[in-house]
Amino acid sequence: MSDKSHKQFLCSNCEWHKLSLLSDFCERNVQDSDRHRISNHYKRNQSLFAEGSYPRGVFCLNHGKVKVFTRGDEGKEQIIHIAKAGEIIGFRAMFSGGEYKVSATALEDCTICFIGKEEFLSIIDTNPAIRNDIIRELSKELGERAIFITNIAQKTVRERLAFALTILGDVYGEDQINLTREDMANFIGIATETLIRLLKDFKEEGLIDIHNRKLEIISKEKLLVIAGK
Amino acid sequence: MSDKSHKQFLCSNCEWHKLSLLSDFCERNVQDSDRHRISNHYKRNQSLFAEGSYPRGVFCLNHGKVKVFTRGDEGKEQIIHIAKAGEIIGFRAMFSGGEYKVSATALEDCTICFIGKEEFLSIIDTNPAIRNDIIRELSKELGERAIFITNIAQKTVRERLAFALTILGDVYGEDQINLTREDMANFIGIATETLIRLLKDFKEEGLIDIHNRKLEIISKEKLLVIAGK
DNA sequence: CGAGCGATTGAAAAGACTCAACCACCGTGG
DNA sequence: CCACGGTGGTTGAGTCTTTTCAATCGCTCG
Repeated sequence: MSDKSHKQFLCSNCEWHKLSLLSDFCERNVQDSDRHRISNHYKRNQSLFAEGSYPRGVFCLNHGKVKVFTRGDEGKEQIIHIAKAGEIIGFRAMFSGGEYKVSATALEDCTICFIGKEEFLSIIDTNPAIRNDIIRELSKELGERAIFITNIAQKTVRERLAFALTILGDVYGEDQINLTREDMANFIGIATETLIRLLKDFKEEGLIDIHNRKLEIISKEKLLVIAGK
Repeated sequence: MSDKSHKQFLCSNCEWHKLSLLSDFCERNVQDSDRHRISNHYKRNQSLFAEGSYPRGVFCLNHGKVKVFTRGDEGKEQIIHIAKAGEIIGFRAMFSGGEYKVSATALEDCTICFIGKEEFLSIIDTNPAIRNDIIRELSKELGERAIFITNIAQKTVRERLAFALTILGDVYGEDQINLTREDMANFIGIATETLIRLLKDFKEEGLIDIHNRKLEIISKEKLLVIAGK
């Protein structure tokens, strides 16, 4: 909590300005959205919000990666989504009314802006077009999540790992994939040891490279073949 | 296709009128929404729409149950949701823009009204409040789906079955649960044979009763204990 | 009566997990 | 500068849950 550092920030200076869900609003109401924001620094493993608490606003990810997860009975994390810069995090709970159903934690050092509930809702109220964007976004995620469920229920761990690696490749873009083995295993829904053994296989098969703990994808095509469909 | 029978129908006469997502609209614009609808009969196993096709409207379920599912690599179904009377089906794809990501098929003989795309969208355009309802509904489902993922990834099949039975109990309400063993297995994400063996266990433990192929839940409480969290 | 689908049972195989130990790296403090 | 502790990574062996395969049963329908 106390190790956040604050900085003044302008939405229109944000490199993700035009990509985010709120861009439509920002374009039309620059004066309003350009009130100075406070960007917070979050250290690796610092929590944005936790399952069960109540939302006070949304988080706009300016830099870094954030994991969104739920916990099973024994407290084991299941990572549902890994958010990258430009994404808005934690707005679903604000609409569904109740508490957060998921938790969010910084995977690496992050810069994140906070938009309070009242402001966020008033942004939406004054700009109906955003509402459509939100519906579209939610619908899309719902479809993706259906596929996620099917994968986890029917594919072997080898297939799931291959599939997950292609997703992680997209999330990390130019960068090498930098996740602890445990986080990666919790994303795929398998045991850490199993993950490590399979990564070794994939490396020997020339599908990926491993430097230190970081992964680089060599052949996304072959991974997709293994993943199936 | 050809075995549907048609019947004139009034929304305001529909017993689900006030419960559905569109109720708000219906209340305020009775004259409009009360244009005579065509209610179709769907026989068991008849498809409402299939993954990959493009939406032409939404389905309003008046009577019966419908399974919503995706197919994995080998064509095996993964049932994502079982819809009951009063629910509106297939509106997500209309917002996300593209094709259906899921399929929907009648689990039993159903009566279903169809609302064309243009009409549905105009209903929404003329009534902003509905948009909020939709956002709330989508957000809620997204949260539920996160829990579904965690369950399927972390719980044993026994725990998952217990949990699924409580859900099915809610869906079927007063009625006994009436699903083929295969559909039930595809909902839980396990093999049919495993399901049958576990059902036998549950029956011997006095948690459920089995008549013919129909299930009756005896102790939802005990099932929830087994399911955990 | 025979075909066929869904339900059931049994036995064997396999995929993945758990447990336990060990390693490697890194920052800290003496 | 080095010993120490801690975290995260790796490996091996054994276990076990769940699946797969094969066969049988029972009911319904033409």
